[in-house]
Amino acid sequence: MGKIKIHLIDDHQIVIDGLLAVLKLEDDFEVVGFSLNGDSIHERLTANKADVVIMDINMPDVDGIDILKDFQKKGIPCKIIVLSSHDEIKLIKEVLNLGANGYLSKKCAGENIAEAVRKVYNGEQYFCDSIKDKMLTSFSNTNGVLKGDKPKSTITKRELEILQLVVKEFTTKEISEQLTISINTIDTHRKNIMRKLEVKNTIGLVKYAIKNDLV
Amino acid sequence: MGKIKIHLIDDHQIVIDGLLAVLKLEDDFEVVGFSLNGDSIHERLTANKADVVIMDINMPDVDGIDILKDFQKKGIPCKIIVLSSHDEIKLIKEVLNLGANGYLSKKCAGENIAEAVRKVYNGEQYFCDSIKDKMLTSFSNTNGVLKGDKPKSTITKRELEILQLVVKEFTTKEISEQLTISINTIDTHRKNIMRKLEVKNTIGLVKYAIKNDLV
DNA sequence: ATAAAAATCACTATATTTAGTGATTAGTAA
DNA sequence: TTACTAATCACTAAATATAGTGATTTTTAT
Repeated sequence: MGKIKIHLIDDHQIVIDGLLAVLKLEDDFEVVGFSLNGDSIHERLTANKADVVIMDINMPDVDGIDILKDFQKKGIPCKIIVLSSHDEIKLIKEVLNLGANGYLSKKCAGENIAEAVRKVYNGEQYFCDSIKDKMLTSFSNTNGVLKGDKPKSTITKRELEILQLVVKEFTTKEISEQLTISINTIDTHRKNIMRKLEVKNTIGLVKYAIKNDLV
Repeated sequence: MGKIKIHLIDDHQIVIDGLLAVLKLEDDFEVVGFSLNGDSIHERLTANKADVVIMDINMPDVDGIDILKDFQKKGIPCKIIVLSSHDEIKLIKEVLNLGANGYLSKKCAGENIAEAVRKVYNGEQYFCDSIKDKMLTSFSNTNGVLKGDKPKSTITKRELEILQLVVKEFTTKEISEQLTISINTIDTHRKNIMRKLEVKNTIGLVKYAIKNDLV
């Protein structure tokens, strides 16, 4: 019979186990596989003919965004539900643009998952309430243009990379050696990061990074 | 009959739901409550007579460490299993010193939880394999002395004062003006603080101060 | 196709931090 | 009393970080 086939992606075995247990409560669901890392996910998904993918986006080793990009490039026939610890409107918008069909905060209840699975399986989108709130607020605040919710301009991926190395106590010279680019470039990046985050020196940088969990 | 009473602490509802489902598989377990935040946890634990607490240590809103400190101050009759996304030996040692009886990485399987619960309930300690590895490595690297903690020499009152000003992003010159003493003195203090805390630069200073709640 | 953003590099100049060494004075604990 | 620590200051030298300006190339989005 026509059970909805689900594939799970999360680097925490314990979360996988939890999801398995929660999803097993639904008779019309069948978990056909799970991945603890990014290895050949696309191949496995097509092999086990999954209808819905539930994936964590916040994984230290694998970048969930990269997985989504890969999906988009190769194309996949299944629906995607993103699970995330973070509720930033910017991230939400990004994953939606990358083809996600639903977005669940980890703060949501387990029962919401079943609802989300059924919705996206039927071609609808699904967002849990807290996410909906965020989106609506952001929407009304910006005349319909979803934008980032941080007052400070967002730093780029490269800038984040450099910020993280700074916090790891590497000097500008050391960073330039690690990335094999010029000291001047790192210097410029540091200046731009400081301007964007509105801090006056490295100390402010470190405090910002720690406070915003960028490390 | 004598079921093991369990209380869960995690800021993600979905993790709570997963744990509930996993723990329900064991006949001798009973989940008597859960907390999504740090509110009156101690009161609730004593009220529902929990035997074992399973708590996430990495919560953005509530600091798991603070909860443990609170437990230690007030005293609790139940065993504590810490769930963590991070495997740093330093964190492990810290939570053990704060009274935890078990430590599970989120990368561990759900079945390990049941084993952990039974072990700590019987007064034993429990660590999942990846954590054990980390501990053993750390142990053998240091001739039996777990390091990475703070056997660092204590800084003096004056040094603390200066450290706090440094973290507030004042320069050495500015600090010397505020305290009306010579720049050279502040300089010497900074050097001594760095030596004592075993950090190589201001960044390490800031990280130490934040981590150890000196600010 | 085109405009905007991101990433790259250079040059100058100044400010600040780090490293090493040494020294004096005041308080404190054995 | 003596030894120790804390707090103070000085000098030199080198390494790093900050500030300002300007520019080129690559990537991304419209």
